[in-house]
Amino acid sequence: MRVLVVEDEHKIANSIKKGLEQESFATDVAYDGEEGFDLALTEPYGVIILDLMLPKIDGVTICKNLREEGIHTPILMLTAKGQLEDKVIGLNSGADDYLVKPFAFAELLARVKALSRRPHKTLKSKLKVSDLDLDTNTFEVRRFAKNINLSKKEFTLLEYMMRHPGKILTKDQIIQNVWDYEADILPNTVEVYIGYLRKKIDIAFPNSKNLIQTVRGFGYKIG
Amino acid sequence: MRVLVVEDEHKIANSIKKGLEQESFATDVAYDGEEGFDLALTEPYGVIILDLMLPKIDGVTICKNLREEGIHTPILMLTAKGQLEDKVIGLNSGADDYLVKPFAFAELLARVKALSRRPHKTLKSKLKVSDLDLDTNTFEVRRFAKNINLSKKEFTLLEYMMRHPGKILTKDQIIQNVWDYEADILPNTVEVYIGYLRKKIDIAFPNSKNLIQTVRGFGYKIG
DNA sequence: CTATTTTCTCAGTTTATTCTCAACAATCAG
DNA sequence: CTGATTGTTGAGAATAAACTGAGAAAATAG
Repeated sequence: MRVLVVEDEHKIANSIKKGLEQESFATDVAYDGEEGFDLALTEPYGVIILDLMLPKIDGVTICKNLREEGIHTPILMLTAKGQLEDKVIGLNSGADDYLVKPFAFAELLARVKALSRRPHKTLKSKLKVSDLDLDTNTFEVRRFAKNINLSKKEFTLLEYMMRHPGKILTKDQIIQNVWDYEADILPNTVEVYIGYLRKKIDIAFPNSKNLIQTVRGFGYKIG
Repeated sequence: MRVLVVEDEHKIANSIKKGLEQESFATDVAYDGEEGFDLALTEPYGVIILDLMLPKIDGVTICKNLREEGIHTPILMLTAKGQLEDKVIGLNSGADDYLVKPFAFAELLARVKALSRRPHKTLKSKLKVSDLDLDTNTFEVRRFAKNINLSKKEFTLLEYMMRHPGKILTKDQIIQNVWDYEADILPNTVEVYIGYLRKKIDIAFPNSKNLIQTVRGFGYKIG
């Protein structure tokens, strides 16, 4: 599945590219509207991620022109915070979904996957690892029947880990997926949050198997 | 494929040049920003490796000016450890990738190769030699179905060897590719790590063929 | 606006890995 | 066989990674 990212802020564009390639999407980047439009016209993409504000041609115009050219590739529009009207414009112009900056990568990934309509990889809302349950709809976390209270960040981190059970996740990956791309987070912060989670889901249940494991030199894994 | 290295520390620059030429990249070196900028403007390179801190003109300025001159050669930025903001500056200035010093040569090579095959040739992540499997995404190593736990260094060494199956690798080559250029490593250290690997992947599987072989007087090979 | 919770960093401690040393084993040349 | 050279290995010191308590700063609730 090929994905095109049209985004002039190099930092964001490269961060998206890196993340998507880790998920094995072949990702092209265009840094201005003209280049993006040309690529979208000539290459067969599964999803196009399009920033609204772009040099040379803006996102809405690209979107409209692509539709007029008969290109119906799903488009995910990125809009800056506070520009709520933009979102209306975006969807009217033929985009399929929008995302407000700044966003965590996991959120972008969920939408790209949804748009790319890969049936086996639809995002589940109820996650289970061993006897630990997490529901992304109700934000409830339980071990056995017992409720666990997590803060927002703790919840996002646990959700990210539970979506990749058994897989080693590096601190860099965790930072990229759980925090905004704007955040400049130290690896130690991940360590601290892993500590918080452990207190609540492992240490609080001393009779059960520890779910969060350190893999020294590489990262952490759950399950 | 021609590569330009702009780096004022001669030791690093020459080490990179030597390594790249072994991989048959024709490599030019510039020891200050001015010389580097001139070369980049006039010669057709496939990749430019650019240090951030340079005499005369710094890396970010070079990068920006090259882009303004319409030169879109992929740029790999080298930044010193701890300068986290630099990484942001680097990517905002138009660089395509960055690498934090000190780095192992294999890592630099992987990125140069990735950039030189733009768009989008990714390094193979699943390596196999005989019945030994290594996955650089999940960091898993298996022989048959059995999981093998390696430390970071052991993993890097095994990955390096498995990327060159059947080839004799000298201790010097191993040191250059598996350790940072800063590290001053004795050949004996390689011998010790080969010993560690053998314990885990050969001695632990006495019914299988030994994969790591000593070639007395030359080096080691796998497979 | 104040109180409370959450987020994030810092610095000190603990723990595992990395690397060297030195004694020993294997190989080779004569 | 003997001595020189090269490779192997156990022990332990040096180094790096991970954990944790304390607290400042930011966000949220009351």
